[in-house]
Amino acid sequence: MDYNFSELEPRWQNWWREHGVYHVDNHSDKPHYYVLDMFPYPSGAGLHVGHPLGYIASDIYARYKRLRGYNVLHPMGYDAYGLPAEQYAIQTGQHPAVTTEKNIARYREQLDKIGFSFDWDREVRTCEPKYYKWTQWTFLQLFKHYYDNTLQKAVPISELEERFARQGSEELDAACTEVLDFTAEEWRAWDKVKRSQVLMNYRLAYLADIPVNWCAELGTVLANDEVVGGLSVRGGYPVERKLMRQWSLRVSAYAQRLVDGLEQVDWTDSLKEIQRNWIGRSEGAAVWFPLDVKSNENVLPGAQAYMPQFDPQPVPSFEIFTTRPDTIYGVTFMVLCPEHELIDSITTDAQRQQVQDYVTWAKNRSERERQAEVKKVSGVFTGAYAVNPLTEEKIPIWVSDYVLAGYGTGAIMAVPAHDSRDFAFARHFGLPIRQVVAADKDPETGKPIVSDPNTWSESMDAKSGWSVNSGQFSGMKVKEAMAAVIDKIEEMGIGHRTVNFRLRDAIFSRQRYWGEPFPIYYKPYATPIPEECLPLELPEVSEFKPTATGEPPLGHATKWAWDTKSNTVVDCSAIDNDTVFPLELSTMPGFAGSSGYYLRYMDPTNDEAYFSKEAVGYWQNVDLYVGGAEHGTGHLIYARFWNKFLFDIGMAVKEEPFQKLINQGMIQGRSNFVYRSKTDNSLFISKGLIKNMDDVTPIHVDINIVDNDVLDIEKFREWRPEFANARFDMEDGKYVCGWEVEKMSKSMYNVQNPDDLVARYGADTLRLYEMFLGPVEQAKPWDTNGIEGVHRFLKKFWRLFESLGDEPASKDELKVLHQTIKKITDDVERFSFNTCVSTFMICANQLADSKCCSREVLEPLTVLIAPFAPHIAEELWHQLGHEGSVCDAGWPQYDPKMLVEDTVKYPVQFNGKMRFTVELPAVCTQDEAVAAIKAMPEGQKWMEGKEPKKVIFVPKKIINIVL
RNA sequence: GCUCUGGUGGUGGAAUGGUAGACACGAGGGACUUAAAAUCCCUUGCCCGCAAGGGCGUGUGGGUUCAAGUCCCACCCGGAGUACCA
Repeated sequence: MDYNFSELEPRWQNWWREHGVYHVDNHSDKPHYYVLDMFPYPSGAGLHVGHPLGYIASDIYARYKRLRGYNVLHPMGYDAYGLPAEQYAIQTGQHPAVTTEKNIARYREQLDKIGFSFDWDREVRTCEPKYYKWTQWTFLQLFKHYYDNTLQKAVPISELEERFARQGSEELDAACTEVLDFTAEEWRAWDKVKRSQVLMNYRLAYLADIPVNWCAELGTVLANDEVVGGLSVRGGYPVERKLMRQWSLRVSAYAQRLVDGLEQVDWTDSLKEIQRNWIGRSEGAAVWFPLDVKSNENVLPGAQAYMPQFDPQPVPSFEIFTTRPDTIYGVTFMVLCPEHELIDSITTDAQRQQVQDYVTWAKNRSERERQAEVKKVSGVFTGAYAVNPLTEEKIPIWVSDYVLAGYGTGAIMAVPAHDSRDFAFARHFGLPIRQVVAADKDPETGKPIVSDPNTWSESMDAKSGWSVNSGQFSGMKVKEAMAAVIDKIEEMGIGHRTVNFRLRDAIFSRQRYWGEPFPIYYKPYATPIPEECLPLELPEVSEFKPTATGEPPLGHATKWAWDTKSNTVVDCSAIDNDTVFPLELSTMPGFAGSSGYYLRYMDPTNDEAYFSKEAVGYWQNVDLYVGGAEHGTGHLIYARFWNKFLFDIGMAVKEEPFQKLINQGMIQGRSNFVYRSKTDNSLFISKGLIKNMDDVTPIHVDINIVDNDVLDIEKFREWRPEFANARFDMEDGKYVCGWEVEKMSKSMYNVQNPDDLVARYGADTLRLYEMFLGPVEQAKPWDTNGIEGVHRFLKKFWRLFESLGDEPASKDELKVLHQTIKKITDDVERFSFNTCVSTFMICANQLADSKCCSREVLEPLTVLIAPFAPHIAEELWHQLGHEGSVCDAGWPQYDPKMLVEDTVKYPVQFNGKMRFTVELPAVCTQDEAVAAIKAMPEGQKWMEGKEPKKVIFVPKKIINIVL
């Protein structure tokens, strides 16, 4: 009987479904293991071969763990809310729910064909009310908590209210939008509206006027990770900075813990590095620079707000942040960002017009312009001066947009000699440059080498060398000087050690329809609907575009108001701002639903809770997470934040959600080209016959009509009408196409659909081939050129069973088996699935050579291959007479004794040069080996009259004799 | 610019510091067949040689070691992330 994959695979897929083979319980005596894939966004295009790569790898590992006796949770679901479905809805008027449903059905059909071991009883869809109920619930918990920096955790906001009533803001160290200062009396005197404003300043989910990434084309705001180079990631539309009232998540409160947590997880260094860079922790000092009051009569009381709280200074001052406090003697000017509050009050009358013009210009510049012209220096002098607190020098204050409002304090001390941006600025405006760090010391005098910085072509930014021209700190190493200067500053009471993060809070509102509604109404301050009323379901709207007044699409909903009497959603016409209030019109962003989905899989049908204590207590967290590295600054940050918060409030039991993470490499497309002659429009020249590439035009050709780079000429003529009369210059009767690695995309005709390959070769071949392509982590172009080889292997494997018998295996056959078991076990453990496939091939070749047909050998082999090629394994397992699934067979163990060879061929080297090979007993000592070599004719020839000075004996590897 | 990766035959890729190129594709040759498909066998890093054999080889140049694709230093070239973050 032939290997009939197209009959056998659907049959076993049905059998698995009917027998609930992949159903997982939350109760088991077995150890638990949780294998998770990043769930897909079901797009209209369906799956391409890149998607299953990670799913196949995780499926292999999940099946392996199960065979090793673990209770394995391996779920799948859909990230179903998002922009593309909505864009499509706007264009076609189709409800996003309808298209999403259709796409999900298509995805499911494709996934089922590949034979995954997902427990579909646990499927989640982020757009379903029973799921997003818990997204909304988590949002409300974030709204109801603040972050206490002293305790380093989230605390209920009710405790903050009690605290304010007791002692005001005194001694409070909490994550907040701005530092507030008030007494208990003041708090008690405030009304509900004022109090809600104050509390909003501390909530972990908060509403604030913040500069956002506004994308006019998409009609929505975007998070930082959704914008690259001033353009939206989705669509590539321009994005501008705009001040808007938006919901945000106070992710920044967790910045330190997000950095620290990276130490505890088993991720690749590169991904950890991506996250560290994104969080951008930098240590340095906050320093107060007093204004030079004498030189500027315009210093107004407004500047008083900048007085340091810890030490009332007699003069107004402002705060800067620096990572190089050691260079404070090199400050020759100060720079404020154009948005800085102090600008108005310090600018002198003479400079006022210029400063105002500059600030206006800077504000109107688009984000893209600003980023594109980074190298262009611009700025203006305010006319005001500050005083360097250590040198008491008078230093000019400038305004420039190279200082950003969102980082640090929006003000810097400029040290042009040791910062490249300050250097460029100083050069451009002719400001003085002063060297305060020397890179080297003169080897003779031992003195640091200084030179005239005005002759430098670039600044000396390295944090190494020795301080010079720095008063009492001169001569110190840079690292020492940093510490010493901060100590001095703290002693003087004009600053302190501090840490700054680049990570910003995540903007959480989207002016879109297809997302989770906020469970918030306005009376007029933001108020949550009662938790027992969740989920607040997404209303129907007449259209999906923004309203005429520019409100989000939910503005079209007629029934979108909250009745506080009945606690139900009622018609907007009922709004009386007394008992019926308007509901929030924005929806949540895509990352809301995907931030906590892994927890929901543990207990997906629970209506009482996000997940039960028992479920999370059993499964703990994800043991293995497989997905693309492109989520490094988005999903993987949000999910960790989400989980840490849930940990703080006692929901999650592990602080980190994903213990081990493997990034599958991106699969690029491999495009094929035909070459059309420039002189004859219907003539196509085979690649090898082209003399000069300038004579031909390369044209993308559908990879589905090309096989091993050979064009199917008939199909090509049918492909497009203009090629119907094509003629070909062929080599050896074939038309050979060119190829190139490009992004997989429809327009390049290089999209490979997994269904076609399953139909042609079977799911098992596809699975093995995707693994055989190379290491899972590595990016690689898709290329079907080798798939035949893998398919041939499966046919060969199948044939091994044709003469199956019960006779005992030979010693050599057993050796092959046990070596294979060991190699496969080791390689699966280290996720080296490509070498596993090779090992199977070697094993099959050896057994075919020895005509092995012993059950003793073939039965364990069937189990070994089951994670990789489950269909054929299941079929053969049943042919071997078993009733149950091969999934529960138990992983075969190897016998270490079977791995030992009787004899081993050692390469023998003299003085490092390979001279000959000697066969020795596998188990022997160094002395025995040398004696055996001496006894051989070749050995005598080399050792004649000499005694070895040194012998390096590496058992089973090599013997190296130094004469 | 900074950070992280990687650089091995015609191709994808193997190699706990120990015979580099496993395994597969492609290519060439052969067997079986009326023929094709399928299957099987041989050759296939480069150079010299009829051969036996010898020489050279893991981006480049140094170093450590009895021994380096692997470890260390410098440089060159790809890929990814990030970008006025003080």
